[in-house]
Amino acid sequence: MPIKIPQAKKKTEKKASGGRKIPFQSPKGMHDRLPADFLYFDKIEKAIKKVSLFYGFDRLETPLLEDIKLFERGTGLTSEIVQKQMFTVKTKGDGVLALRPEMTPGVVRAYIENGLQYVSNPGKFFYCGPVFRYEQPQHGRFRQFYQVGFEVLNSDDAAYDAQIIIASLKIFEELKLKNVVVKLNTIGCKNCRAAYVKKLKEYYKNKTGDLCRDCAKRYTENPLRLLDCKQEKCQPLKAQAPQTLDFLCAACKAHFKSVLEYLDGGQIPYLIDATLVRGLDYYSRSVFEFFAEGVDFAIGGGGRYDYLSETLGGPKMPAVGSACGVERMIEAMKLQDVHISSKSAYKAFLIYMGDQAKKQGMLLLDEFYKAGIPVKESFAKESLKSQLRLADKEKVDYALILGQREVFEEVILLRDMKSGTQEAIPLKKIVAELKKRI
RNA sequence: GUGGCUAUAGUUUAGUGGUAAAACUCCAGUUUGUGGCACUGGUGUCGAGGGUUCAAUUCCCUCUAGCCACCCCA
Repeated sequence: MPIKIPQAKKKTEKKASGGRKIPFQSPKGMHDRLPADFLYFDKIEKAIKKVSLFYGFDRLETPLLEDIKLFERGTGLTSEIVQKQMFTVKTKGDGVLALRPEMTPGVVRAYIENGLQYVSNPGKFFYCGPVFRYEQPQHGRFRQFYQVGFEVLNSDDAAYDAQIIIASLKIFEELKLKNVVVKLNTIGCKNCRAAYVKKLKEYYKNKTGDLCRDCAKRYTENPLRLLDCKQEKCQPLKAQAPQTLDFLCAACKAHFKSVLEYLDGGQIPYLIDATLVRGLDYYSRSVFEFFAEGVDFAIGGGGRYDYLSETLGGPKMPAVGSACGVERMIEAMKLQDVHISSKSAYKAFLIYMGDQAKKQGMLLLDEFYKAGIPVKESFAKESLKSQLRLADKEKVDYALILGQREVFEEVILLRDMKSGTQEAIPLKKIVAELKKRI
């Protein structure tokens, strides 16, 4: 039994010293955003705010939850997202809400519900927030992820299709992402699409036996998506399939041409991809996706949705928008080795010794707050050494050292962390002195 | 939703049927009030639950999560 005794001791000691894990994990595919992650997240939020300011997009935020019908009717019953990727919530009544799987229907709803047509028309908005999709998580694919995006509501002007693309590219540029490619296509309007789909169905009519199971289903439910199939089996048929470009009506042709001209004018490189159709039911005319070099998933995408408002029971309201995956842009930045500066937000680090100094230090922080100078401290540490160590780690330029002696003499030591030199500054003048130096 | 692989300190990884190791990080200290370097020490119930066994971190099962493929997308 001599073995058992130290064992028991060891265990209680461990428990007392903490370190036990709680029996919970974050839900599948949902992740904590940790301070280190915000090095990236903040940068992206800053980027979209900057771009929005210059291109005239105002911030709009909608609830995380919406009536499930908004997505069923808007995003569309035949879309994968609605068919199997929505998180739903039963209300205490008999309603069903869904965690938004995408932003656009909510934005359209908000625009009309709040009468924003009378405030800004066309309405130009940007958003930034989490969306939810019940999927099998994988690299670059999560159940909760963040999107930033733009919408232009109530205009069918091709200039806005181009502006949405250009503004999205500006975000990538702000993030220093290199070699981003826009893939672009048009899927026509109500009229020409009907003719095209008819042609497409005719083409596939006698070939359904050669299609994969999903495509067989697509054939009846959403034939346009046949073009989207990645199954090898379907590729030969896809390659020969009629293309939307050949079936556009005059208006759609002119619109697409105009979009391309605006892009050419801005010297925006793009690739026309006749198989690009996208997974949401509401798209019409322009559709596009963004790819960064060295990243195998799209970092963003979007398109025009001229009938969404009507589909939702609203007024006729053509619109166009784009959305970018925040985690995917971050992944792209990491893959492309984009350098993130780790410079401290703090200008100085306050070091105290003794209770008197701690109290005085608290007051001093308030002075710095009023002067708009962020100063970091560590009141939980006692020794000068460990506080200086932290100051060093924080990479601040100055340490402010306040000990018993200094409190008594009403001064504070201003230490230059780079040179290691320091001088005593009267306590009353330290705020002004630091302000002068930074 | 289907199939495969994986799970050991904060991180990246060793390792074993007899309750564990390295590097980096973190915390503390290396005597008097001065950081980066160096040195010393500390922090883990080996993802969770169950089973087999004298004994399981190790073998088996279930669950959970991560990764990969399908699917789909941001």
